[in-house]
Amino acid sequence: MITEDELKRSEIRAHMFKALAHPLRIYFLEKLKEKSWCVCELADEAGIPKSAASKHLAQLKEAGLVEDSKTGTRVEYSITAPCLLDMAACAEGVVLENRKKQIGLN
Amino acid sequence: MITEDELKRSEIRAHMFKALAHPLRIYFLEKLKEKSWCVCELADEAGIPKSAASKHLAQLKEAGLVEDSKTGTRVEYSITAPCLLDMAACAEGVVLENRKKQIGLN
DNA sequence: TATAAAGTTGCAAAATTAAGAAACTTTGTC
DNA sequence: GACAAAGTTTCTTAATTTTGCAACTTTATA
Repeated sequence: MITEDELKRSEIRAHMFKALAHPLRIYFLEKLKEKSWCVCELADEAGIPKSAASKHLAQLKEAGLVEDSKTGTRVEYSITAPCLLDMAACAEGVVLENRKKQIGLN
Repeated sequence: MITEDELKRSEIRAHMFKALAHPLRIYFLEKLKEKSWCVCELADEAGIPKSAASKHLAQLKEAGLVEDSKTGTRVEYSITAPCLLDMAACAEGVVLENRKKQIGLN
């Protein structure tokens, strides 16, 4: 039977993955792998209002995946954990394998 | 500006992370790292009805993170991608770092 | 054959999350 | 000081997810 501690632990991790569970947040992280970007640039790139971009970035930050630094009126976001790159690669692999498998079934 | 292809790509990846974005699904994956388990065992471990466990496992399977094999009336689930272990470790690191940072701020 | 055990699926209610618009801060500039 | 640019926050509505229960399928067994 699951303990309180195990549940709490799982919640914390799930919370981190929840931050990755949105197309635009994934897209932002991909962009941030190259270099840091400010909110308005990312909003423009994604074609969404600044308010939405700001909220998505806040989620990534809250999960510890990115960090920000203010310069004048701009807020630049950058990636924190380098292992996120490997994670993305793993995701890529899983997705490809899964696709192959599903095609095989049809 | 984001292209259709980039968006599609991000959606596919986000979909995979969505499968990880739930405490019980994380918990199930952790259990499956040790050995394979059947639905009813995992349901008992988590203290939830079989139907709920079945649905969570179906999500993990659909995302290509686990696979199943039937034996009699039992359906055993096991993990597919070994890199998921590294991913979990990365998640662990991010969570810990983030916690440190947040404590530092308070 | 009748029954039970293991899983899955469908449905409605409850809970979370996302999106858009408007208001509000803060910083820099004319 | 007035204005504009960059961000964040708030609020409401819309969309997704999660949950629990009941119904149903399949396989094993008395």
